[in-house]
Amino acid sequence: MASNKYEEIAQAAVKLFERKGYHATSVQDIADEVGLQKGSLYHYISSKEDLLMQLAHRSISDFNAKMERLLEDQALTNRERLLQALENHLHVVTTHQSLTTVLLREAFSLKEEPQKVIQELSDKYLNLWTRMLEEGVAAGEFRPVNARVTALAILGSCNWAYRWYKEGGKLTAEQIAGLFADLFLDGMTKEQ
Amino acid sequence: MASNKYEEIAQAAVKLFERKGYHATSVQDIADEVGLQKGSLYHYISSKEDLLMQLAHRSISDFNAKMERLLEDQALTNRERLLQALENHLHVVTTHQSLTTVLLREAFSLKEEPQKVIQELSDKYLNLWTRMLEEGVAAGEFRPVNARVTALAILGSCNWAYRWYKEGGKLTAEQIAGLFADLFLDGMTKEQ
Amino acid sequence: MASNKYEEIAQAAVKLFERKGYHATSVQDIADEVGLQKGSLYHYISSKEDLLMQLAHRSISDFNAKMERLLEDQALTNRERLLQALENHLHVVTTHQSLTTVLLREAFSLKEEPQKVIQELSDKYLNLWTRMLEEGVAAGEFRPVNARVTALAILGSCNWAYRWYKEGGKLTAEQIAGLFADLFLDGMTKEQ
Amino acid sequence: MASNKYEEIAQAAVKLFERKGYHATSVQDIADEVGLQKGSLYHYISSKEDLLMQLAHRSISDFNAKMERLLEDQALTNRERLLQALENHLHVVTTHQSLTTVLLREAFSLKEEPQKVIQELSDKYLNLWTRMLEEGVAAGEFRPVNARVTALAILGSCNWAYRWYKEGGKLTAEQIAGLFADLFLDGMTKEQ
DNA sequence: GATGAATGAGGCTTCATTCAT
DNA sequence: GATGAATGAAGCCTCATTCAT
Repeated sequence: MASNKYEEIAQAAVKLFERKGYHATSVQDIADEVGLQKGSLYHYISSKEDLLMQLAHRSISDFNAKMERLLEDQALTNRERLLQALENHLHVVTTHQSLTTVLLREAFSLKEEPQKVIQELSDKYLNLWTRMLEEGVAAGEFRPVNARVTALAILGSCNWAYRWYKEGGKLTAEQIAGLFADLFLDGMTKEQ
Repeated sequence: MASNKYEEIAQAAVKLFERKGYHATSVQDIADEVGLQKGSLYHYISSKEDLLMQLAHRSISDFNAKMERLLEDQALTNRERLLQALENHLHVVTTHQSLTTVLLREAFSLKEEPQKVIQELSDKYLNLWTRMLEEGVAAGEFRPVNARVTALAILGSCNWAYRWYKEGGKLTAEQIAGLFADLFLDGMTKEQ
Repeated sequence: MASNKYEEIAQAAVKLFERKGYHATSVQDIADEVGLQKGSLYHYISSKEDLLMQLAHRSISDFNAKMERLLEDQALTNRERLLQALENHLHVVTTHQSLTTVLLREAFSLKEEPQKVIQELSDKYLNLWTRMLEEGVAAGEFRPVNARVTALAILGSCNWAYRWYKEGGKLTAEQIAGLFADLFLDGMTKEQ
Repeated sequence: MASNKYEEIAQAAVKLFERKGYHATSVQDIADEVGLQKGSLYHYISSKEDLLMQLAHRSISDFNAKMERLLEDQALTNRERLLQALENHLHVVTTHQSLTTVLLREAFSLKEEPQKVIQELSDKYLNLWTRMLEEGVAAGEFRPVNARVTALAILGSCNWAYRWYKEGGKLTAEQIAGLFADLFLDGMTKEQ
């Protein structure tokens, strides 16, 4: 499974879905990109929608996997863990920007059932973040914030980067994570 | 212009674009919703894409207008102004959630030219926020943050709400704005 | 309903389905036949399969209607009624030979659900025949035959005509019905 | 030729063609059924259509062979011969119901040339029946019926059974043949 | 203003068949 | 003999838009 050709197709699709969007990308476009006939694609994919589904799944699973690994690391303080989580998330967003775009912008084009699957994995990811913040509160490291809303705020910030991050720009993912960590941990207010 | 009928059509389109997405919404769907025949719609709109364009334009203009008015108010401290800006933004997102969805999720379906128009208005909005933060820094109220990245972080948080805010849920837009203000101004770190 | 155009399309489809079969007939073929674009057909039909369904339905309904009317006529002896029924059936088969062909040869291409509908109407037709024969037996006009099997035999004979009857051939439908009536009523055996 | 594998394929095809029809059965379906890859089938068959052709040929040849053998038997009266012919035909229809279905329902999907071959064999079969009836008439055993039309009537009755006969139902092929013989020889009319 | 027929382009998918390995 | 990748043609259907009435 995951033959080279399938991987080629997946990459081509990611690239095209990012550039033109799922609907504006035709199966013909993808076939052209990998140098196959339209019909030949169907040796590798079962449908255009399934291809989108696989990509979205791949993306959200990536986020979840990284987050789960992080939460298992008992050696970290909650501040450290938050910084790590931000770095992880932004690292994925920026190094797999196309794939993240597919997840965040195009997955809505999935039909109800597959969309629900993605939604559930996304909810799970949110829950991991929420739990992390709750633990920080419980440990006395964080103020008693509304963990879920705070997680949504942070994830919103980080996800938004799929729209504005430019590879080769002034800031690396790590630097952005640092700025975000400062912001979310210490706020903008100048100490007097 | 802006006849009653056009407004009806616009509202129907917003509703449908939110529910099914721009591509999955057919001109027939919109016609059905307003009780006209497909062909009759074209007395009011010039194209489906133009309808989307108008809606996105309406949405981003709303954000901009509110922000410009706010920045003109000289009586406010920068903290106050930030809180207001958050409230404004979240108020628009939550009370015009469908329209915001059209702007944030569907406007990408516009072709290059119209999309550039929307993008420029969005950039302008970002610039207004950036300026506001810079002024807070200059006034010594805010730490010397990277204003643009911070603005992107805040806007990401706020925009994300179009996806998760539920009308009639536990929190009002004002309460969310309050939580966000606390977060962005003072951070999560517990004072020792 | 039943606009002229729809009727044109239906007739074209009957003709083509008879000549080439349902599967070998493309929507393009039908469109060509009526002088429309492929896509334009869909103003009149909801799908190619539905068109087939309508035609099959039309055909079997025709058979049923004629038979029901006949069974209501109390003035006839059962012999007379049998002759009438044969004439009716063969009249339909021969004057609507194309449509009958669609019913008897092509309706199998329908998917399960629509096919069941047609099957039920066909079963009903068989039941009408069976009842007619039973009444002839009860009235003492017919031998105590197995009414259902006899009905199947007679209908098999009559239906088969869709394959061999040639318009303008030696025998009219009425003459064939006469020969069939002789056969089924009196048999081939020569009286000694 | 006629390797075991070909026979397996033929049987699979008969089964599938009966269940789903020729067009709705893909070469892949057949391959799946025999546990081969699509491409491997072509070591055994030259085309899907040829497979259909072989099956139809096999079926009609079977009918013809049985009928020819019967007509050579000089010891039988024509009544006996008719009963035998009915038994033979119905025996084939009921014990090879799938194959008969392929002949009677699917062979129409053949292209012109191969279809003509089958048609000629079918015509030949009809001629054998016609001759048999004519001999019965000549021998004074049968009334002076129109032999060809009578043969068509009888064959229609018998062929129709491919649609309604259920294995394990109330009647065996022999019993049906008996009922049919009574019907065609003596008719339904009750002797007074 | 409203209709609804018509367009024409394009979209996704299926499939029998071939062929190099 | 068997595989499975690849072809290329064809199929059904959708849809934004136009236009005569």
